[in-house]
Amino acid sequence: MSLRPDTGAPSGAEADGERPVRPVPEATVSRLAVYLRVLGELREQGVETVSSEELAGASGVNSAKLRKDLSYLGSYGVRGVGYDVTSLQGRLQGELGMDHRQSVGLVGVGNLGQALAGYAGFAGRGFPVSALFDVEPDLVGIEINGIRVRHVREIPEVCAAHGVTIGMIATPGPAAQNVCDLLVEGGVQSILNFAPVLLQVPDDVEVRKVDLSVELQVLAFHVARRHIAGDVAIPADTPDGAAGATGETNGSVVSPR
Amino acid sequence: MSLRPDTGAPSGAEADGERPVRPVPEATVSRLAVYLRVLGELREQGVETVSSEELAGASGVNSAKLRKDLSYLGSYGVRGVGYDVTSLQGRLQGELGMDHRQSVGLVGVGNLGQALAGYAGFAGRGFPVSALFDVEPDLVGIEINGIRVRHVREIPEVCAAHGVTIGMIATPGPAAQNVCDLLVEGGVQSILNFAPVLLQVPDDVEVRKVDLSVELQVLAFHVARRHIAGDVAIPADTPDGAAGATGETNGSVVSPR
DNA sequence: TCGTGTGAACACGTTCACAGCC
DNA sequence: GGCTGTGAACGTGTTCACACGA
Repeated sequence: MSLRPDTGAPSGAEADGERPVRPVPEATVSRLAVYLRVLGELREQGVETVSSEELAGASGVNSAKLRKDLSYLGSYGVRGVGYDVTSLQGRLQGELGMDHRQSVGLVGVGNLGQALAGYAGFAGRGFPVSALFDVEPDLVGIEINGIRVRHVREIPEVCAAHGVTIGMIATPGPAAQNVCDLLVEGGVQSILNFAPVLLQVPDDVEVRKVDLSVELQVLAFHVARRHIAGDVAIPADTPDGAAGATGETNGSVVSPR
Repeated sequence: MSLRPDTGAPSGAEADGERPVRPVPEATVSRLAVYLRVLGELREQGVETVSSEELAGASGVNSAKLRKDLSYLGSYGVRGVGYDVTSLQGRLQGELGMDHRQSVGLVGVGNLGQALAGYAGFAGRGFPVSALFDVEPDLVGIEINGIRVRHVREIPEVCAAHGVTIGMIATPGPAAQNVCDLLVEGGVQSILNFAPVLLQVPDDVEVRKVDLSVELQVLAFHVARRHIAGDVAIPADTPDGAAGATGETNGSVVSPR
């Protein structure tokens, strides 16, 4: 990997001092992850150079935002040309911590947990699940993807030993806080929480929450909004020959542009 | 601009045609869903009245934000007292579209899909999964939770017939766009997408994306940042040591936030 | 010429602090 | 006194538009 390919960095190389933390906005970080995936796809297709317009389009953002996002990492593009796919990919990987070894510990191998444990996208993207935990006697001891499920009480020890950097909590709500405490005890400072509860953690621990029923409710809100706003105002475009709908259901089918 | 949210009539405020401005900010909507869950828990505990301070604390936000959020719905609190749990719950349910019948169609009953299909939280929160789809011959025809898995090609017909309001896509990436088109054809205007691809949809269709590897990468970013900031703080002193009774709040690493 | 990089304008979201009502 | 509801201040994030370099 090539870090700091050249020059003394125009706007602030961090030597090693009291240089304040990098000013990468939180909102930008999430998008960098998206760009990184798209870059991977582009490279597989053999694309060597990409413009901000193209990369932005493929990532679902506008090009100004993309350029601004990348500008926080320094100048890695070439004016009049675009970005070199490979080197930009490397730069993003570095920024997103992919040059460290990441290792995921997953707690709760029930319904959702087993799906997460088997999700190929994690290992494929550099986040191998390396430890599994549960309390259920039927589950403790079994192997999933070659990894043995251990008892929750072993979390601190195993996480420390395996160097787990990220904990994922996929337990029922009531168990989540206890599990969280054990992860923190094991030195885990980043947690992805699927349980529908608010976790209490020390200040130096980062928690992100994925709340599926919140997502659904936001969508339901928009459903309701449309019913009020749209009502009779069904979009103009020809309904076209959609499958026979039941009468009442307003099949406001709109043909894609 | 103008257009006051206006504390108009509780039901059916303005019903006139064009409504260019969104009265309730997007960021607020997500939080309303959280408040709603917490209110449900409070009611189960027999709590009848709650202050903004308490409700905010239980929801993980500060009280000013909560009051501002609720103010978009009108005045439902009592000064000097707080909010009536039951009536606020009812108000939020209405605002979030829970007085309409919601019905979820889930496409892709593989690893993740089966977990989602079996997730009790959905039905329990008013989002029953009422249709399942896949292409895999081994899966089409089986029953999950009493619902038969149908072939993807039946999506338009079945969604229209069942009045599916929300589609969930849990297929592999390459299949997602096609599935999405079928959902739209069936009249579905709200989609929750778990596939790591950018969906192309008409303007009147709302898509929310849950991207687990993005979540992990954001966490990884913070891991890396801590390593830079905290420097020597992470490396566990000889793991050899006893299962150290770590204080819960180890104040060792201080991130300069 | 073309596309990046970036200050400046703008829009959105959060926090403050206090008026108003119980 | 206590707590809600809300304008105004503030901060964060997004978009614009153009100078600059290949």
